Amino acid sequence: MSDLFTHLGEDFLERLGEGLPAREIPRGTILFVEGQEGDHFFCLLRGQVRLFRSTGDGREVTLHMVEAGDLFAEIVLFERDTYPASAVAVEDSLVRAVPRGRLLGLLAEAPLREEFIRNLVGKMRFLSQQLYVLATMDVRQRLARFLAVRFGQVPLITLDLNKQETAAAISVRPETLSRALTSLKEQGLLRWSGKTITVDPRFWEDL
Amino acid sequence: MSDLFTHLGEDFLERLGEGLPAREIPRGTILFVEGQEGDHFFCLLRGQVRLFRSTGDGREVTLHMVEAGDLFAEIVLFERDTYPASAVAVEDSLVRAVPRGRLLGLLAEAPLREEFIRNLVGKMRFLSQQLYVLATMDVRQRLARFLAVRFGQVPLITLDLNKQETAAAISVRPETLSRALTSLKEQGLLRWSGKTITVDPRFWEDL
DNA sequence: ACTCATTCTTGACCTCCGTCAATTACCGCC
DNA sequence: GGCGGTAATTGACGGAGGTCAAGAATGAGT
Repeated sequence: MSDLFTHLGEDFLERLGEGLPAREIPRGTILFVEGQEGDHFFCLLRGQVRLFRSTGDGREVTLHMVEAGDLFAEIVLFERDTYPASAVAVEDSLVRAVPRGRLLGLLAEAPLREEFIRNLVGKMRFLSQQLYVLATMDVRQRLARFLAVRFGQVPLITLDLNKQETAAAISVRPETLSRALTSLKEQGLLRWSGKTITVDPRFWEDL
Repeated sequence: MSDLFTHLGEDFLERLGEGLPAREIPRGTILFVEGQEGDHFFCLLRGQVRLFRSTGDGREVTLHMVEAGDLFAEIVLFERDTYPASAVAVEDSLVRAVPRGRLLGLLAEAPLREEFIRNLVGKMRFLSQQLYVLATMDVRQRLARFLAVRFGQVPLITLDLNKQETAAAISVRPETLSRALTSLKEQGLLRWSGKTITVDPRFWEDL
């Protein structure tokens, strides 16, 4: 999957979650909105969550698509306790809210602490990459990267998101994605029908 | 200064730097380039460093302007050891290269470790913010934010950067900055002569 | 003060993407 | 099967900023 990712181990997640309930959230659930106060961060056990920020006038920027097995909103760990982004489940998901204090204890153990910091640093790397991608790549490239990061450069993809959500994930308007897809289809690079995407190898050419 | 920043304490920096030499680097020095292998991260003691990524065709995206008293390139702490960005001194600066192993020892002490993680989390918050800014704000707003973060919303600013570097800092072409400045001058919002910038309070209006 | 080089400005043009509006396709539901 | 609502497509248009090239301004060194 993504080389930018640094997954946390089973042990770590178990220790972190011990005794805490997990919560089923259906697709579309908003976990928190930017500016909201919070003293919990989250562990995504199953499903998919999109972290994004909105402008006043309805535009959105997607910061990160969280995958199962990762933490998110660690940002409230120490910093002033408002979430800097909003979180929405784009699939039916299972999350566990972890009170901020819970983690600090674990950090006393060197292996766990290093694992956690490694994970944080991996996220910084991802955000830097994301910044670069958003600022320099066009829609075609952003789509290619989005798919490549999630599924690898394979010829056949089954995507659990609809086009609106996909457009949001790469921070463009649905109309723009639609046009890009039309053009890609004309060039024979990509066909998207239903939940299935057929990709020509040349589509991946420019990373 | 920036509310997104979480400065490291004197103690921390001293412990980290004990016995390590500091190095004077004149303005324009490239500390490392993206893709380069590295097992040191850096502490900026004085001056100013710009972290950026380049596209093949000469465009650049500025990820972060590092200020004195902060670390950078901590990304090589655990992750595979290539720098994901390039670093250039935009002022005469004083830096200290810290071998990656040095920090891991310090993390055993709870206060230092929490300080370090707090700093990392602050950087994540900054990057998220930067992503948002770059994706949604126009040149005028990016300039306003850049100046506000560095100097606060004051009426008179002495800027140590030339226009090229300023343009790079907000990730636009010099021509674009030039046009924006002309327009701002016409509106009486901002005058930039030499190293001095005179700002009308209205310039700060939309954060 | 003169020269040469760099930096800055200005102009003309173009491209990508957002916006708004109008259809059209799709899917659940009674 | 027909109906209605959401999702997706398509068209026309506009604006912000990039690109390329030509000048103007600045500044350092002799």
